[in-house]
Amino acid sequence: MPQSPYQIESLLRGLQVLSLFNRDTSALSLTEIKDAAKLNKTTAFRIISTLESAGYLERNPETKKYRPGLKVLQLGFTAISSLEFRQVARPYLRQLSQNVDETVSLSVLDGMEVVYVDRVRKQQIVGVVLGIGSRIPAQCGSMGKVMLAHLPPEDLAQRLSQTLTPCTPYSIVDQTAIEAELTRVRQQGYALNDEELEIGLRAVAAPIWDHTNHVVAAINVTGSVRTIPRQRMMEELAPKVRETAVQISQALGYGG
Amino acid sequence: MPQSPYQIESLLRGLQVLSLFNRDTSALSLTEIKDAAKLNKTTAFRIISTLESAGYLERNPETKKYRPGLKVLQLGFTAISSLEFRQVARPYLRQLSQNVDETVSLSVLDGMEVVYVDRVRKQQIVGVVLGIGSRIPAQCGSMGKVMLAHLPPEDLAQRLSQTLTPCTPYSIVDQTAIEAELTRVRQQGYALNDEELEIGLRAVAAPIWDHTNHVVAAINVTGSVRTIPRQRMMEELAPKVRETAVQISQALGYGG
DNA sequence: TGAAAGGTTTCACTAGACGAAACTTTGTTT
DNA sequence: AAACAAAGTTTCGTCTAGTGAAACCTTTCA
Repeated sequence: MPQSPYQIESLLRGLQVLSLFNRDTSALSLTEIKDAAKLNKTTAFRIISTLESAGYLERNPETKKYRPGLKVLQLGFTAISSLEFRQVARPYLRQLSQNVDETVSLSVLDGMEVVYVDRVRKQQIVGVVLGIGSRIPAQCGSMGKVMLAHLPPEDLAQRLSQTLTPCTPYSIVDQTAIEAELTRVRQQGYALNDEELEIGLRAVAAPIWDHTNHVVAAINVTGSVRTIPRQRMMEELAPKVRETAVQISQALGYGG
Repeated sequence: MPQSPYQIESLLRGLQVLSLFNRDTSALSLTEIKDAAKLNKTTAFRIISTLESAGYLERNPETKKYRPGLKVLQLGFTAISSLEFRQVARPYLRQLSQNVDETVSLSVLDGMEVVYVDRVRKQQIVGVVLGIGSRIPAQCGSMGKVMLAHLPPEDLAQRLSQTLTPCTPYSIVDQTAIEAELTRVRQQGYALNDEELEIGLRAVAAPIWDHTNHVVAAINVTGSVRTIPRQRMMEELAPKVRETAVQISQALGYGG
């Protein structure tokens, strides 16, 4: 993100503190925040105090640690419901889901995690029941592979440098193998998931491009190995997922 | 929220700008933000610039308006997954869902809206398919009634002063009727929803108390009128929902 | 085409943010 | 129980970052 020449440093520090909280770090003490953000303890104290009084942080009186407050929840809900591509994509997801009679999802990439932002379910429960906000490891999911494949090379290299954990014995986590896989994904324009996230589950994903010709999201069709034999996955679903992804991308202003 | 004597005004202004965005206001121009936040246009420009460079706002190049960015999404996801009572409540929701063989939900109150924060679904699709982050009008839902019933009186009066819209012909929106209903809810310790949110749907809700003896959330059991006859709602479900809510409350440190 | 509105940049001023130091509270060790 | 360490809170002096007016630029509208 390009740095603005008109930035307010205090605000930026406050946002930096908010950004410390994530899935792995749900509560922090004043000292932990000071250390993690490399701030003076008085500065950290003031920032936390301000965030708390605005409802963005709340303090657990027992553990004495801070965690995101309801205000952050509200903002998150607002952001989810206002995501442009989510709104634009919705009808296409429904149409594809009806067309292929499987569950269709939309997600974004956050670090090495896929975050689900929308879902149209087949009228049946399938393996992983994932709601909006759910996360899966990027390397294990079809949408994760698609979004990783379209990262700038240096960004991708950085993310692949960490140790990747498999989700099933079929997960591709070896460095060389995953690079080859992502090359394949770029070339064919879609990614497959053949029981790599969960045994018994298959999926096909394709990238969503926006008007700046960047991949901003991915969609996939997912279902049981019983309803999605390998041949169906590659011959019927892959073309349809790609086509739907292109339609969504064009609706978002993608030119080519 | 009590105001801190150690607040950072710039940070507070930035958070104030972020708070302008909600379900009804998903995009705003610089001028609209300046006006809404009562800020100098240069100050507003700097705040927006800072939020944008940090990923909390993004600008739609076509409409030239700002909306919450991915960073806000990430924070929202973090906040949802880190909600303490959600984590504590989860096993109880599962147990109750299995016990009564219906969908069980957990929610919080945000203004006059119920926001779903967790859900354990019966293995079947039921009427409203609501994911986490979904909102319904408080007056139409059993959980809404429960949380409204336990607001401080002046807070409740303020919220009831606005015009309430019905969701079905059975929704209780008349001022006198809803006050009577909330009194009943306080007395019996649970709320019923008899096709007030959606025709064909029934629900029973009870309040979740925390260690400070405040109602922080509510749970409910919901299902079809076919699987939940009125007698079952009152004789089987209400006691079990109340009992589960008490167990969750006690797990959260509620004393009395 | 010109005016108005919205947005961006510059500049001078000072109020607010900073961090060190001191103090208080809480937790740990002996 | 006492001493010590760590964490958190409050105070104070310094100075720079944040403010808002003014000027300028761009876009929109009549």
